[in-house]
Amino acid sequence: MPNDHETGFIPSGENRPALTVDVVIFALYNNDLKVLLVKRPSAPFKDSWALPGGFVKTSESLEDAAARKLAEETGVTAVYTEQLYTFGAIDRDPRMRIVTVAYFALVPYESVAVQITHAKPDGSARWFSLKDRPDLPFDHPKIVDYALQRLRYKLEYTSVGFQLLPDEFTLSQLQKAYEIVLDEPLDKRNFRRKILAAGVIEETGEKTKEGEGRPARLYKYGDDSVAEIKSRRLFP
Amino acid sequence: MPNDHETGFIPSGENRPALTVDVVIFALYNNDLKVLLVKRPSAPFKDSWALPGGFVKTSESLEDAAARKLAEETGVTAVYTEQLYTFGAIDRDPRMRIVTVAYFALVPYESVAVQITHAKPDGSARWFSLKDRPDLPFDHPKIVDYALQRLRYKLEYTSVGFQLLPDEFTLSQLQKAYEIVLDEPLDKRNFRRKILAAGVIEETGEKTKEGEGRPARLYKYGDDSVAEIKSRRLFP
DNA sequence: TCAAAAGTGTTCCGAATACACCCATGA
DNA sequence: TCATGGGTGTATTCGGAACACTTTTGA
Repeated sequence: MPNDHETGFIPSGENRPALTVDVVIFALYNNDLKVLLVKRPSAPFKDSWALPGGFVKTSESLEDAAARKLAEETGVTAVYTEQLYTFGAIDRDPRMRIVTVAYFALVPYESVAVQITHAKPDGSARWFSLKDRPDLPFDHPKIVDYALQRLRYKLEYTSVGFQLLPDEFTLSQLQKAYEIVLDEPLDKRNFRRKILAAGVIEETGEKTKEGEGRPARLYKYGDDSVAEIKSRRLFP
Repeated sequence: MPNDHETGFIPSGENRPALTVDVVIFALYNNDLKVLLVKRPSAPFKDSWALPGGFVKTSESLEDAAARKLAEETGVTAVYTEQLYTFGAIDRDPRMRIVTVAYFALVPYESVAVQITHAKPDGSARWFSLKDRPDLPFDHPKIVDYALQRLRYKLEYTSVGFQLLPDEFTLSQLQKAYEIVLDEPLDKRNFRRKILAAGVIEETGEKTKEGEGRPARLYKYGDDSVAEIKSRRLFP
């Protein structure tokens, strides 16, 4: 017996699940991994902190929708964004059937903080520590947990960690970023050897000017840095 | 400025993308990796071979929708199924905006072949070799490619390969399955050592009765076999 | 007794790990 | 001159890869 799709039947209007995107936006600040949450201005869960998200327009792709939400909340564009998973439990939203495509994004804190403060002086968007996050509505806790798991996984197997730092950074900063996200200390010499062996960052030739101690070399990541290091995991 | 989601505005009817699931169903047969395709009975791409798929009902979860399509096409239930990716380019379907959540499934060929022949004697569903597949409509080629990539990845890093075999199997059959999917020969002794070290299969105590040569021990996979071997990849 | 497939250990090599001291700068 | 963080090499261990012969059965 042919089914709906095969017969060309298309369910219309209210017989379709609605479709949203939610974005888990990570940044590093103050030696801590932060996630960006927004305050819900309306029911359900009015005034709860929740993941930024919204309905997908028929005129935009999923990636565009995620990038739009990211830009609306942070003002930044062209940061690392990756589809996470699509959540579609029938009761995940009390209003109606809503399926959400979750994305996660990595942004350099410095490029976002000011814009949030300026664009949202009402405090409707805020960074929260992952270790001290508020109760989240819907299935957002599950989404955040999954995003964190994926971030750690990506960090171990790929070069994606650079995306949390400014354009130029020192190896110590990079190591610190990895340590914060993975929540474990790393050996300095081994870290440097592996990161440099991966060949995805290059010296700028500059050194840090300020700060105590010996000035550090500055590095930047190449254009191919978004590409994954499929061949071997960076940190086992 | 608050956006749609935040103000509680819900787009209705035709302003929502439609939502489908598509399932890439893999099986092994005749020393080859096969994918199940169905013949489209209606426009667009009438009579083309395409991935089994259909609209998500508002009363079923995404997993349920995928399982339903799988059961409709193969008659089997409770096989390994995993969400692959969600494809949402705006022009991926010429009719209208349709977002599809792709799944991939691994089925033991023996448990499906008869059911297809009986349930679909019109030949509207068929196994195709991945090396000799017909041109597919929509973005289905991309979906199949991605599913194959993910299957290979999963096979290297997890124990999921058992799902392509019948309940009881020999180590040689298992190795053959891995070799077919990965498309490369594997060392017998290393394969056995690693598979057994993973601890996810156990001897049944039985041996094969028929066939040439020395009878082989039969193995089955434990209840936890669906769980991933996160700790270490099986085959580098 | 032969063909055909099952079963079994060891060596080698490369990568990951653990580990401690000197260097450059500003206060 | 000292406090602070930057920068460097080696020995050991462990896991992956390569590799060939014996065993069991049916014909």
